[in-house]
Amino acid sequence: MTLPDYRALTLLFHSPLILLCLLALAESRRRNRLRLFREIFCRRKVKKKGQKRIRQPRFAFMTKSEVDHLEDGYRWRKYGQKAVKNSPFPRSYYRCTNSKCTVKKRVERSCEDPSIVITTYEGQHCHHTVGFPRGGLNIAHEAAFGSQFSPQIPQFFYPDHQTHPPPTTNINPAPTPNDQPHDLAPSSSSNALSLEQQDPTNSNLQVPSDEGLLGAIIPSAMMRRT
DNA sequence: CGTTTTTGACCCGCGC
DNA sequence: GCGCGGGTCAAAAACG
Repeated sequence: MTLPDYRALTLLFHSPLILLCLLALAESRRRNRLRLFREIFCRRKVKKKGQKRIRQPRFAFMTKSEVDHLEDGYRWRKYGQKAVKNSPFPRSYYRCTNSKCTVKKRVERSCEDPSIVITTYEGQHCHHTVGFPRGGLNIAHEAAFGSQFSPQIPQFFYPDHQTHPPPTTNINPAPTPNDQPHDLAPSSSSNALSLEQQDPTNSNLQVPSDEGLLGAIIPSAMMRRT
């Protein structure tokens, strides 16, 4: 497959992702324009009235996993946990430990299918991953939020050792947002699912064995953090 | 001892 | 205006 074919295919895979990101962006702008201002300039508990928070573009996706907090190459610090209405599972709030990075993520289990973890990323990392080399997992995030669609993306999805998409054709490979979560725990399997494929009962989903979808793509040596 | 997690309190937006 | 629910803060506890 030639490189232009590669990119066209990747773009095609990304189209639902683009729509999702645009929707999230529009929504966040509409609702919380002033909120971000306060969040940036009044980080602490000085909360003046008349200033609203704004949320950065958010991107959510579902991952089939046994563990709640999935490894994604970044270090996160938990800053809150809340019970969610109509769900028996609490929602956890994480912030990137890099002081200059404002990325947050929310992690919650699907009340319909407890084996599915819903992860929502907000913002964009301004630094490299901790455990992964540059060009690794965070590239897709940059593509998702920066919409640069750098030529590196196909490399990410289909690394050198694999010249075609993984055989999980029923799973949209595109929704690998900033930190494509993957589970390093050997006991669990994970596979990212597009939110547009939210039907957890979809029996057509093909779950890659052992290390999950990413495990099928990323060399195992690369997945091991130091 | 530094870092991370826990958890109750607080703030804010939204719907009624 | 009030209540509810989501999101965040920050002190204390736990952990390595």
